[in-house]
Amino acid sequence: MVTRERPTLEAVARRAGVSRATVSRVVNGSTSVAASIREAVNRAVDELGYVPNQAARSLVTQRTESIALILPETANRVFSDDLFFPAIIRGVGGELEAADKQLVLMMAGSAKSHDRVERYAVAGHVDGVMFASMHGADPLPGTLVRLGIPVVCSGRPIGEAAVPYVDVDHYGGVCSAVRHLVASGRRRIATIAGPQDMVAGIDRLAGYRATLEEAGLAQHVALGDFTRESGIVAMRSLLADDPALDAVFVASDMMAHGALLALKDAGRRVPADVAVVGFDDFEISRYSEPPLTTVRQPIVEMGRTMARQLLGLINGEPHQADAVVLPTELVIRDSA
Amino acid sequence: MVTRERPTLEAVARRAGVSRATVSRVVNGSTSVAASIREAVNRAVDELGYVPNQAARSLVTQRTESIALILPETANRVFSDDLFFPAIIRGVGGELEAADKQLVLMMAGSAKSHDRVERYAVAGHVDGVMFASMHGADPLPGTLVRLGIPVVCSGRPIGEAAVPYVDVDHYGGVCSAVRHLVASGRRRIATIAGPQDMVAGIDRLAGYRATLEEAGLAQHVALGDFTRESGIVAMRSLLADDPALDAVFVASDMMAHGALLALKDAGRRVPADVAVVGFDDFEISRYSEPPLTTVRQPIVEMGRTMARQLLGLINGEPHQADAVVLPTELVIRDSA
DNA sequence: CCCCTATGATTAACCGGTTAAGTTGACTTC
DNA sequence: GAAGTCAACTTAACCGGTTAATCATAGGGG
Repeated sequence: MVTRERPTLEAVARRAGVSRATVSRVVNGSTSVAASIREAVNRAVDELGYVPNQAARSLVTQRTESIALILPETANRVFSDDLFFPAIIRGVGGELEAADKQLVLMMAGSAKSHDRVERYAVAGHVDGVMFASMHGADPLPGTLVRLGIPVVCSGRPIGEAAVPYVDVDHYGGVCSAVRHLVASGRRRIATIAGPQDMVAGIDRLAGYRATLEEAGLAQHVALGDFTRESGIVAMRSLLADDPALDAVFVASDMMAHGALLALKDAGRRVPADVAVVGFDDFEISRYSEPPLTTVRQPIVEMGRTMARQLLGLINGEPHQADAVVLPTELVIRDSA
Repeated sequence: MVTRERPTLEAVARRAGVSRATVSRVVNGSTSVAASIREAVNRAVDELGYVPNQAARSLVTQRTESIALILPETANRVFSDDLFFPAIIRGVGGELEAADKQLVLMMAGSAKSHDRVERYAVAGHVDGVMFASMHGADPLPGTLVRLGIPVVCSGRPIGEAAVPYVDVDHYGGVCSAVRHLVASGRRRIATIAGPQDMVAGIDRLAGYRATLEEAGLAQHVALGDFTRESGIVAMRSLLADDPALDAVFVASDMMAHGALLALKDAGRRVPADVAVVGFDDFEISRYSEPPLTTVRQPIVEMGRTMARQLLGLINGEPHQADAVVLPTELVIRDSA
């Protein structure tokens, strides 16, 4: 290990024959530095390979140029089967990269890590915090807001009113999906709903209920937790309850996949016997058997928007919307 | 926004009637502080809600308690279809969380961001750097090592000899997979190889070639880039070249999926007409049609190991292995 | 020719911690 | 009881930047 001493501002200043303050100004691209001096300083910076010490800079500017993304699951659960978080990261990452900010990823599954997140944010290690879709009525976002830390949530937070968020139009998307089923003549339309402690789960179920009510049809609900495995289980239970069902709206693509497997297992043809509609439009659904009709939600765009909103908040830009709701869209393939 | 002023060490010290140094000692759990004083300080800390300022602390300790994970793709490409990076993040995240370190995620696709990563690491914003599987002979890891920054790569780096890494036994895994095909009577065994600028691509192809040579069989190679789409294209081209092939070893599960689709499209039954073996053992492969025989690589464990190695390096622990190679294992399902 | 202003550099205070060195006082020890 | 020891605390220097306040110098106006 070489551990060459990193040059400091002081060293650069000596070499360029000017004061620290002047070097600082040049480094930060300030105006009002004579061209000749600026050039001398830049030369010294290059020769010494000077890179500003971020800790020192943060200490005085009170800025860290980095931003936390909180994933409300333990590291073990996140990413296991799920394509949602990766897509969010993709959107957020791209936007932050463009803004030259760093992305700090934190898993906040346990109560312990929950505390850790709070301390971390409060310690001023990040300029702002984003929450990926949360479970239940998590008090953390509200707490941070009250401490004056910029926060944006993905998914309308339950309970907390004062936290800015970005979400998609779950309700509208589900309605158009279920109406599509009704319009194609299906009459025994069940649903596999998502977890009811998440807005995504709640709103999608609400959309199903409202649309069936409107159509005067009976409701059949099974619950899942967005995983493929839970989709299999739920589909089996729905078939047991009503062997004659002719359609199912599934609140996530992963669960819809499970449903397809269970239907095949039960000897049902899709869509001839049972029509299936999912929600997400993951890449994988274009290749399922049959290709899945589903409600597309723009997850990457959601990540991007979250990041943009947060950056706006951090930069104190006025006119920040408290809530942004992105549109969803029914993508019709073969399963319904 | 409340922006309540955060209390400083100074404030706590005043409140507790002691000096800053003493508070610092208590906060950092040092011994040699009288119990009564310690208690008074802790009370003051609680009352004021004091949280140490990380920037100030880093400035003097030269430690940031955070670690970078570099993904060598742009944000757009990472995560698009791939389950590798999520799994790595899962492993790394869990391990770092246990060590109370933060994870900073960086995408280093473009040359610009490449530079950004270097500056970031050199600026001392992280205590160490991990690289997820790299393309080509990237000089960055070597550069950082030479600058005295702890580095660990996932995947044996090409060219650079001096960089510690964690990898899996690609070669051994492929050999057992291809031997399995040979043993089950297959004689026209093709392969869909991965990108040849990555060790994973190179080593897996080498394993295929060596085993076929050993068995005295002809080699048929098509190239892909680990994506499903490329698997479809490659499989089609292999079938065009040799319509009578009876097996294919595919260097990634994603591509294997594509191959399954292409085979089905071409009217081949799997495994009756053509046996297929993949590499990865993603969750998804348990549910493919038919379930995929594949070489399991412990990706999450790889992430964990990387993190552990890096933490060891950072803590200056002796006897750090320069290279760790994790075992792979053939998982036999229905496709071969 | 003198004063005023603008421009551009420097000085020095400060950010909020850590820690080496110094001080204090109680307790041994002979 | 003086000297020495040790534990426990305080003092003060330092980490490496930013920036308000200050100062020097040249140019312009009357």
